[in-house]
Amino acid sequence: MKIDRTVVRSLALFDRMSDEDLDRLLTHATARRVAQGDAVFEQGQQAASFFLLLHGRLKVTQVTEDGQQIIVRVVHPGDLFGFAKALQRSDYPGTARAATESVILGWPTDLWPQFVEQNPRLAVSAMQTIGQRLEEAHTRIREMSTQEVERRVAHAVLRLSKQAGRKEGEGIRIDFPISRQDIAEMTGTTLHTVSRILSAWETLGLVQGGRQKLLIRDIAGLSALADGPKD
Amino acid sequence: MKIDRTVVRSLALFDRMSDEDLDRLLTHATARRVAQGDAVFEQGQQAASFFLLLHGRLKVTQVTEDGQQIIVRVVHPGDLFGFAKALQRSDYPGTARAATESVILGWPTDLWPQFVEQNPRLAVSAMQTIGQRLEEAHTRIREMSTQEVERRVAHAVLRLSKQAGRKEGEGIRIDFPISRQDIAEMTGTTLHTVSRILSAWETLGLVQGGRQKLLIRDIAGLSALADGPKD
DNA sequence: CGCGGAATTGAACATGGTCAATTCAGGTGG
DNA sequence: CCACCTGAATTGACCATGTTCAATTCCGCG
Repeated sequence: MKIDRTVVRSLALFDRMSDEDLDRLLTHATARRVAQGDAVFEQGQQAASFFLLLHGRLKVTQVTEDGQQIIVRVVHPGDLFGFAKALQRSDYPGTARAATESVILGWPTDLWPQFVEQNPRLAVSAMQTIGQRLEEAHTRIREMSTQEVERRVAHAVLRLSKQAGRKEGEGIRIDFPISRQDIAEMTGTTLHTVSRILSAWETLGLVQGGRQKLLIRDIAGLSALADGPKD
Repeated sequence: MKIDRTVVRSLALFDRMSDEDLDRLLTHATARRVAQGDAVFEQGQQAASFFLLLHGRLKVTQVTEDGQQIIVRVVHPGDLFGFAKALQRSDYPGTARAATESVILGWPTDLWPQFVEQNPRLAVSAMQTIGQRLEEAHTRIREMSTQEVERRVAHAVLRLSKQAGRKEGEGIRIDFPISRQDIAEMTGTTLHTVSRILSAWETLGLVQGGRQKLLIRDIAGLSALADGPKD
């Protein structure tokens, strides 16, 4: 299948790649539509491909041996994911599931080293991407270590609004279905606590909830909660 | 200063690099001795160099705006650190301090892109390194989200024993000075709690404490604590 | 209209944090 | 060599945050 280069041209990742190189890359790519709730790959599967999200939204989760689940990250359009092989592991460390109808591009992992060697700039890009993820992870660790739950939830919500916010009348709408449970798994708490917190915020007019929905009405107010103890 | 290539030849990072390339690399390197307690670089400083730890042990910490500190990771001999520039940031995200007398090799960050382009394999290596760190970070997040403090501490101690353990008579000695505070900062708890836990373990004969010292006497017992709820 | 997953909410409880008071180890200087 | 001083560690009492358990209610979809 031939994919038109204009579809991906705008992505930061391919910023400085020549049209020729880009075309060559795309010859080996396969586009795929993923229905809401379907998994692109599952934790533990052999990593046969790596992917790029073109449209939609994915949740990457990990399950512990004892069945507890956490959300590792949310994949946004333009993000690479399913890197496994590049990081010298043969299986996927997590499960990527479509939170909403999505479109992805996939390449066989075998091609990765080749791409990287042919195009060092891509390697640098990829490394920066991973570097950012590492920083995010450290931020999360720092927050979990030092902040109380309400602040962490505030941060998480603000982050979502930046990465997946769509302006909507009286506020910012999180642009994909997200449950309290999801937020709980992102912040390391329980859905009960998240529910209580969001209810409280709703009372204060900071957000407006709904079933798998979230509308932020007062960014400033939330930011205040997020970055400082009140005194 | 000329550094002999045999010093670094054994490191995994330079595994498949030719002697010539390695020598070229080392021409630009500067060796430096760091006294216990001294910082190699501080959080927020402009990232002028990246480093390789040859000998000793470093603790990388981050401080939050409100003064709370966490330990991001411990650097062991053979590890690259102070990558900042490679990850497209201009300042160091943390502080690297010698936990014990150490020897490091440093290169100007400007040389990084050049090295990578000349030697794609190094890029791949570096990426794998970062990938591993990312996984470690996720593991930590998973543990902090789902496990109670005692289990987390058990994991942390076991990890230390793997990475910095030296056999010693009746057990495994953690080979550098580490305080309860340090362990607390690695596991996201307080030194009080860590102290209580270690005291309890000492009573059970699992470990043997001391001022900035730790000796593990029963790996199996600790592992049991680490990976399963008792029932 | 009824079913099921999502959300809300209350009450009891527990883990682990906070505060505070000592003790201890070890390096420094008299 | 000992007395001192500092930072590390220990330990107890109290308390708060957030979890657990449980009971409903709500919403959207078939």
